[in-house]
Amino acid sequence: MKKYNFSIEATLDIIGGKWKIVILCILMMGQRKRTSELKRMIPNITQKMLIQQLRELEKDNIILRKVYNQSPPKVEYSLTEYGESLTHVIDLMCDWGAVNIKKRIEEGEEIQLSLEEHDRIRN
Amino acid sequence: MKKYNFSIEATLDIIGGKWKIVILCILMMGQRKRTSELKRMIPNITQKMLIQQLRELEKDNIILRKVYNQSPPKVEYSLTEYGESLTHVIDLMCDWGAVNIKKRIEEGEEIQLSLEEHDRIRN
DNA sequence: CAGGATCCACGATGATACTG
DNA sequence: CAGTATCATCGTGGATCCTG
Repeated sequence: MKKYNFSIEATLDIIGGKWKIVILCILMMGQRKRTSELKRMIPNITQKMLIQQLRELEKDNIILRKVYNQSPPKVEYSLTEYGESLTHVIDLMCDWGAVNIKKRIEEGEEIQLSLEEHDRIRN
Repeated sequence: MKKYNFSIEATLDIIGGKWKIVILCILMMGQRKRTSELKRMIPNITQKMLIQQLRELEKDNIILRKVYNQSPPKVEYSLTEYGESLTHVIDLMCDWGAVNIKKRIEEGEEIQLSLEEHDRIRN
């Protein structure tokens, strides 16, 4: 029987994986993504970890895995309706990160940003 | 030079540690906490990990470590002003977790809750 | 060739004993 | 009580191999 001392632990059980939040962040931008697209957008992730984290998110009913029976194979991932309920949480985390980066840049730290995020920070 | 593809990665750099969010969740309840109190409230954490995560949060200016020069030693942790800026994020994660637990209980899963969280879920 | 699985190495985490 | 040191274990990273 699962035991929680804090309800936030239930949240962490689901999005606490090392890469899950970034994956969700991408899928929340709206478009379904293929495995290879996700891999390209998260250069530091291993294919193994990508697959693993996607499987867990699928098992928890957060994302949907759609397989196209064709050659070469094609698999697309998207948010489930339940997964959508995490949007506010992830959005807020994004916003906080943007403010954090902005602050650090103003303090003189050098940070390299992707083009999209660079625009994000300026606003 | 630090590189971010997504601004949410900056957030994860700071609160992505395995136990940091739970620690912050506790400190956000308002009262300063001693090391031993934190340990008692998070039974599954190792003392080593507790200290380590606290050190990192302190280095990132999220929490404040106050040492009382006395014997037996006494150390208290509290949120910094900057740490307070995470309150909304953590609160939202708590709320989502509470809804998740409620849903799972309604679906028949057996979940053991601490008294405080049990009250939380009912409302 | 895209998606996925397997094997091995290493770093992060866990368990325990110990110090001031 | 707070914190450290040591050693064991597990999760992650990386390369390679498999499948249609």
